[in-house]
Amino acid sequence: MAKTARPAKATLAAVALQAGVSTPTVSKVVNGREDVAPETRARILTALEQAGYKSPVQRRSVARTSTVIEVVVDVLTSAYTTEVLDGILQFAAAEDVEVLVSVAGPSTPTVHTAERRAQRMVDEGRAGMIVVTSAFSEAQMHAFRRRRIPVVVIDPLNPPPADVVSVGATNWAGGKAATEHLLELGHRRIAYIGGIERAECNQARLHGYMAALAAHGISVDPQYIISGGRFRRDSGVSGMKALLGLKKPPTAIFAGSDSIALGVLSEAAHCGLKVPGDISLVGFDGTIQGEECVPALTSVAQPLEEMGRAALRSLLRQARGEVLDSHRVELATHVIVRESTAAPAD
Amino acid sequence: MAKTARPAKATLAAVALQAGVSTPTVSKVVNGREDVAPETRARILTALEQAGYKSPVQRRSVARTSTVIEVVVDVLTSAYTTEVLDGILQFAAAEDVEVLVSVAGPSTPTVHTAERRAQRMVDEGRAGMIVVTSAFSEAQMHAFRRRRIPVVVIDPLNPPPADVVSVGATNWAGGKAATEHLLELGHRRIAYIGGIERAECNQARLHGYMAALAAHGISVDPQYIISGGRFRRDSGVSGMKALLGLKKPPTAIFAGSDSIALGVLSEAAHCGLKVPGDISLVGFDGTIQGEECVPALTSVAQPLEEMGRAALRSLLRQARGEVLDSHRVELATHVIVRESTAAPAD
DNA sequence: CTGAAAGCGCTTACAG
DNA sequence: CTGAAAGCGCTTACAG
Repeated sequence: MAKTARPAKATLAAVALQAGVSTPTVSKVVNGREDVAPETRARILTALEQAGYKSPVQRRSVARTSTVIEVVVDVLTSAYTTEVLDGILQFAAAEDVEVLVSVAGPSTPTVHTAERRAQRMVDEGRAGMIVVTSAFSEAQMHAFRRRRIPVVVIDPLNPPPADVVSVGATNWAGGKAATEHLLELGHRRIAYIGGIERAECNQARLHGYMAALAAHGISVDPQYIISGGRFRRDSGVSGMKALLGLKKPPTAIFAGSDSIALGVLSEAAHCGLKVPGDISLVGFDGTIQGEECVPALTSVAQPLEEMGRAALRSLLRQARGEVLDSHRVELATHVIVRESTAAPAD
Repeated sequence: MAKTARPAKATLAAVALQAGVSTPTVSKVVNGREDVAPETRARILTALEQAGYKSPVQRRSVARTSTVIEVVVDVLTSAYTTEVLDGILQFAAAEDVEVLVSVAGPSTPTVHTAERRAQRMVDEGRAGMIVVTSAFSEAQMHAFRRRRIPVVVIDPLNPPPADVVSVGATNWAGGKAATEHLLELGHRRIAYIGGIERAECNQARLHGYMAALAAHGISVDPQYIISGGRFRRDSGVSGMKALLGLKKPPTAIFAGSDSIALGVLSEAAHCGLKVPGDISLVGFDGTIQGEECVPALTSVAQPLEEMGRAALRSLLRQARGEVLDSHRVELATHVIVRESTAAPAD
């Protein structure tokens, strides 16, 4: 009885007793020394296994009280990133998970850095990684999948490999709703200023915009579709300049992000145009920054914090080895009408 | 001779001998236990330092490939925090240091959570902690000092213990410069809307403002000094409301932060007041948010990213056991004149 | 608050 | 190759 019961403590002495040898001999096996008879070694290895023995070093890394995940963002100083990250950190605190944050920068990381990062994650026993809006390629993702490191991406620039979980919002529906809001106010000449052109979320917003116009029998004017290049303020400034240079400028603008909208707002002010008196403006993201500016921005709100939480929730499930029901989590967007939209002037 | 020579091995027993105490007592100090007399503790700490003693856990973390530090912020969704954090992360990436970020929340953490956090830091072999604008009390700081964990605070709310390194900006000089800029434009009725009243940086800005007024022979009107309570937008909204309710409202406002200034801007717009036509406005921080709003904010710029870098630089020096020349790093502020200030109307 | 004593888990040196 | 013995570095429990 006593012999088959698992010992209370997996010590060298307990294992020695179990294997019918002395403590020093077990010590030698654990430390990989040569001078042990093959059969003795085999018996000891079995006993070690059965007792679940961990060397002091191993114990430390198992005793690790904390779960650590990594979060990679492309830029930190954006209201979008900050709010997503805030959602992740809130949920992490509640789950007693620690979060390592790093900024990837806008440039595409090399495969080599991805390999290094993935290997370090394994070495340090990290539970997984959340990638926010970053440009990891298929090859780089492979570095993580090969090591079975759970990964979740939020609003990826490149479509992620099929087996990587991604979290986003209903961008197409949001783009459609924003445009419909402007159509209902009576606007017919509506422009779209986008962010990163190839980004999935940008494409979806653009196509939602086009769908709304089509549904109202309005043909899409290609001059009204501006590719800003980035989701940041300067895209709004340059986009607005381009639109105001047209023979027939639009009476309303749908911006692909609140940051872009802020650039539009600034350029409008510098041209002496009132928002919404002279031109209506809808943003995207529903960030605090858009809420706090003057005039307060009508915007398509994404549940940014909830997206962060959902990403972490999915990551922790993967880390626990649970089977996931879905590889794409899409949260609802909704239009928040504030001060920057009104009926057209004429 | 033998007594002063550095022992071959930095063991507890060796340290005990050096400090003239028993091994168990040294063990207590190393493990952060309370029940050791202050003078005994001090003597032991010196001996530990001199012997270069590492606990088993620390020994292991020396072998560790990565250096991990922790950063605690009070709120994440503020341009101030984000820019400081960005500075930390940039420098960390360059130094191959990993950064664990957590949000403390506005409420004062308990001593118990500080103890837990400090113990975990030791267990996990973390190199140190940077605290951004958080309200750690003397008792909580003690949890870290007792375990010899390097700590650097940025713009602390409570004055930090004398031996904790703090990083900040020349707040007094900045407050003075902001006020002088308004005085030079011809303003005489200048108000100050502050943030967290007891915060050192707030006090310094306020006294800089008062010093500038005094130097121009203008008596300070207590009605013009508003305590917003927080460095956030709503303080600006409520502060502006209070000022506009006065018999003689000010012609210029110096806000204790850009966020507060944004609230002032919004409230001014809602009251039909033009900035800077009807009222001039200066912010503090020099955040991107203040740069991007309409009108672009005149502001006292703090080198936020540089403050983050300086904090990490000092932390890493402490972690390497280097002796620090200064326990207070103060970086220069400067006024950036943009669109929100002009000569008074009359 | 301190430390003598006992003990824990492991390793080392060496006799057989 | 094996293990009794000694020892190391640290911690725990507790008497004073």
